[in-house]
Amino acid sequence: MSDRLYLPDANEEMQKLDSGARTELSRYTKRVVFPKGEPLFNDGELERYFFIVTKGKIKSYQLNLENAKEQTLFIYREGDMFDTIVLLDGKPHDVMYEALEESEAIRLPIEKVRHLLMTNESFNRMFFPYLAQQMRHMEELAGDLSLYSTSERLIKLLLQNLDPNNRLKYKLIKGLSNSEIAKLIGTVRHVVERHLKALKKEGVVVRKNKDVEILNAQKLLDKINLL
Amino acid sequence: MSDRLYLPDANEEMQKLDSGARTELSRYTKRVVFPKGEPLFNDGELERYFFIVTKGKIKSYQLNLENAKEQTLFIYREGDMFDTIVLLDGKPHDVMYEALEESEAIRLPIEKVRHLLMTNESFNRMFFPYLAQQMRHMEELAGDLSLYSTSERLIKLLLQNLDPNNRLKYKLIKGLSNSEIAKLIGTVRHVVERHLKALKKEGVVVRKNKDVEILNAQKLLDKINLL
DNA sequence: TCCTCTTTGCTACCGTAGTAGCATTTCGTG
DNA sequence: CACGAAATGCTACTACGGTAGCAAAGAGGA
Repeated sequence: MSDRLYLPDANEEMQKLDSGARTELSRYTKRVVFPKGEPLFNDGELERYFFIVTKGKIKSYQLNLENAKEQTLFIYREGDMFDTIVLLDGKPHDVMYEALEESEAIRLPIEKVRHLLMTNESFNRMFFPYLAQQMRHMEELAGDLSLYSTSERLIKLLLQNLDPNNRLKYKLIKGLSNSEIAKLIGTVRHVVERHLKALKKEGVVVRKNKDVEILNAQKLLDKINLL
Repeated sequence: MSDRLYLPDANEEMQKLDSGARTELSRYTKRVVFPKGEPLFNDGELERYFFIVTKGKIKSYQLNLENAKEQTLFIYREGDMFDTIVLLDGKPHDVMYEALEESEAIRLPIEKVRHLLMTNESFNRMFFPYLAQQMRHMEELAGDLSLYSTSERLIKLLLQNLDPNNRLKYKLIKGLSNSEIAKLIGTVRHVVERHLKALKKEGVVVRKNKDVEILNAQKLLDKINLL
């Protein structure tokens, strides 16, 4: 059981670590809890520690100081790790972190993880594909923001939310406010509601106790393809 | 000299590889030339080979098939490497490549590089910070597209173009058409020209034989800060 | 040098998606 | 259960940025 606590089920890749690496990791482990809504890591904690999420939702985001607009870059859930960029180059990373709901993570000294990364092949076999996943996600975000309209991005998110093969987006918007959905797709609350209103009118989606429920996924798919 | 050809000066990190790794690399090396304008890698070449640019400019980009809009994701120059995502997870990568000018690269069997990545500490000491740089770039692109207006993004690009500390953007737009600049900042040619026209009128920039020359960098900086 | 293709420059138009402000409903907590 | 805060919903306005089409200038190749 205690082993399970340190090596989350969700990231089954983690289980592939050899026992040496697992022991090495668990020695310096500490469980941390992040209360909902509070900004994380105002000090240099991210330069000293590496985190693996075990429960909840934690987002990283950028902020425009002029108009207070936010762009969510990543929502970390069970099995996700951060900050991978700092892990790789050790330089400060100018993003904000915030827990979207009560969340938990295990905290590791970042130089220990960096040591694993440099020397432990089994760790790398798990870690490299995960890194690639994060890079693909960021690339998709940039492409979507540039190439698709807000309504297309919203529909895409709703569809990905239904897709069990999409580890990063599946069931992601459950419990998120329209405002958070907006930040995720690079727009503002109002625009999300405008599009949702239209979709409701068409009977494609319906609001069911704080969550968006899709009634007609095929119709959504059609919209993406012909739009 | 032959050594220099394989290990480009621009990426001085590359020189830190131990001699074993360098020998290993050079054994399977082949120089390749990419003519300007032609699309690269229609077959699965990216899954088999890894490239290190030695000369020129090669871009990766996404394409919206509906309206033919393009978003440039990355411009690879001397010392840059691709495709790092495929290197990490071996999965197909849905982006297009095109040489913006006559370019050259060295080509390595990707599984050889992957082997280095798994086992060679000196390679990793060079490679990890480079990976982080690519990730930071993508993150910045996504944030900029979402949080800043097209004119702000253009001004930012012009300023970064002057900054010798910015390895990825310094002297980047030299020789690029307005259309390519537009794809870089996520808009269309016409909008770039509209903003450039305004800047010219204010006497901040001037067009000098196909390139944008900045006359008053301070004024540009002011615009970013108060806008 | 001439010819062609690419790039630049401009006018006009339009729609999406931001801004603002307020009313209503829901949620969370004491 | 009651209260305050957060989230949702709506109307109205505005403008930025994207679309279209064409003319002029520049670059590159024959």
